[in-house]
Amino acid sequence: MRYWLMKTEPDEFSIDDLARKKVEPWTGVRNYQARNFMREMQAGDGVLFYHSSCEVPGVAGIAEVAQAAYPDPTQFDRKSDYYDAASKREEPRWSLVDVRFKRKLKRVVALSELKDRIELAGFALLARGNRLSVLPVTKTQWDFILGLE
DNA sequence: GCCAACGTTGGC
DNA sequence: GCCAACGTTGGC
Repeated sequence: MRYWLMKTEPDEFSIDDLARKKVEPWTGVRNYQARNFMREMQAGDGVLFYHSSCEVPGVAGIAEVAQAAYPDPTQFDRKSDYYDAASKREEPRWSLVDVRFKRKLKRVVALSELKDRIELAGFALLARGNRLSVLPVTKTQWDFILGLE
C-alpha cells in the first residue's frame, strides 16, 4: 500500500463535496508527471486530500483510491474544458483514478504548519516551485502529518 | 491581483 | 534541438 497527496481547489471540489458524493472520478489532470503517479496507484492506496488556492491551503481530509487508473473520459468530450483533440481513443493520453471519501480531518492541517519541519525534509509538496497536483507521500510523512491533526 | 516557477508550444 | 513566448499553478 502506498500513499499520495492530491490537490483540489475547494471552490471547485472540496472534502465536503467528496463526503457527499462518496466516490469521485479525478478528472482533468493534464500534467504528465501527475498522470504517471496516478497510473502507479492501486485500489486501497491512501490519499491526503489537499485544499489549494484558498484561504487556508492544507490537508483537509483523507481519501483512498477506489479504482486504479483508466482513461479520463473528459479528454474525448468536445464540450469539456479538459478536451484534448490530440488524444486518440486507441491510445488515450490522460488517465484518472476514482477517489473514495474516508474522513474529514478534525481541522485543516495548514501548509504553513508543514513548512520548515525537519520531519518533512524532501517532501514533494514543499519542494521549491512545486506545482504538481498529484504527488507521492511516504508512510513516515503520512504518519507525521496526521499526527499534527 | 501579483508574481515566481514551471511546462508547453511552435518557429526556426 | 533550441529557445522565446505564452499559459498555468498556487501561495501570498
